Amino acid sequence: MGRKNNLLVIVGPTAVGKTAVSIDLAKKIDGEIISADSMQIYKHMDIGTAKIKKEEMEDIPHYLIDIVYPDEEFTVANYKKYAEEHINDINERGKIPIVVGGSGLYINSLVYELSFSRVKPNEEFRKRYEEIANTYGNQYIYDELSRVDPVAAKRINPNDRKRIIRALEIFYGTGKPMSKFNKDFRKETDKYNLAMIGLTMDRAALYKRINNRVDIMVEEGLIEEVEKLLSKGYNKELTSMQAIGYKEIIEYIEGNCSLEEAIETLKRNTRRFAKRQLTWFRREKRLYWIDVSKFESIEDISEHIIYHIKKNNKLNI
RNA sequence: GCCCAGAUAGCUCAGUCGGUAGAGCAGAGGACUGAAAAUCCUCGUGUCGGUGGUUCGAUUCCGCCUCUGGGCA
Repeated sequence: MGRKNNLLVIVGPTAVGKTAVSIDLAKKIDGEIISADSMQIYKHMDIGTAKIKKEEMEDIPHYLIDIVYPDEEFTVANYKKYAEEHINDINERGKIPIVVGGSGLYINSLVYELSFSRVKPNEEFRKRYEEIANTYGNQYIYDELSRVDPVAAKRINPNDRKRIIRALEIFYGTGKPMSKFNKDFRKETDKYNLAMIGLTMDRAALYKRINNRVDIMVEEGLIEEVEKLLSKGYNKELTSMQAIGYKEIIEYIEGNCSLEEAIETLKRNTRRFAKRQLTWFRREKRLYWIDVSKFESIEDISEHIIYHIKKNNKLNI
């Protein structure tokens, strides 16, 4: 255990309070923070992604925030590469890397033996198959997948167009079925001295926080932020612009709904997102869950986390 | 005060010619290997306002009561 790198992971649904806890914790254990958030990687998308503000960082180094422009391609494969570089670097400097975020796949890219080295995304291919699916239906491309890779087809729902296309993309890119590559499908990594913390709270309380936070985002200028992005030429086809908080406001700006309706939809989509995040993380057995509403203060939460880490000898500290 | 209309799921409502009920939205559970804040799958949660009557059986028909709209005074 001695020579392995330390890695502390903090996950939880949106709006549960990960940011505040991570800052306090970083100060107490001499940590540095690596974000695991698929939308906070984009520059100029601040309010809608609830990005931490410079002054809130309290001089704790933060990585993987604001690293690409909204029209640049960025995938989980890039994330894994960068995050692992930072984890190594932080360890080498004798500090503790704290990965904090709510993007489940990004987290899994670090704590499972996931390999993304095979087939890069092929926009042309994807567009072509989108069109095929539009004309002949999802079943048509699903049947094609069933022929070339029946094992993968069995795992994928016939309506899940994106996964069908990705599986075909891998097959035609390598000549081998996707199922060939996914042998060690869910193998936990043993690379790190790993501690994983999940923050949660009562569902009703979380939803209240979400609704409240959306109202604050609007007050802080979310609409202006979206207008600015649009005026810079970032259109709604971009992955970044399909983020919650952006797609709904674009609908309003385009005149497809009232502001009130846009805000309601935005709240609802955020609630549903939080629910999906919880579903994702619930499956992770290595997580130590903390109900944050049972604590008096942020300090108490981070002290409890430190207590848990030390008691269970999770990290080498 | 009188006359109409309504009262059914968290919300908006449908329905049962008398056999304890179903849609949409909200919500819940799940999946997830290069778009993942994406994408996809499954699920109806109920004192049918209260009370008496008719009936083998009433949420449904009848009476009374309560409440909510609207109208007339």
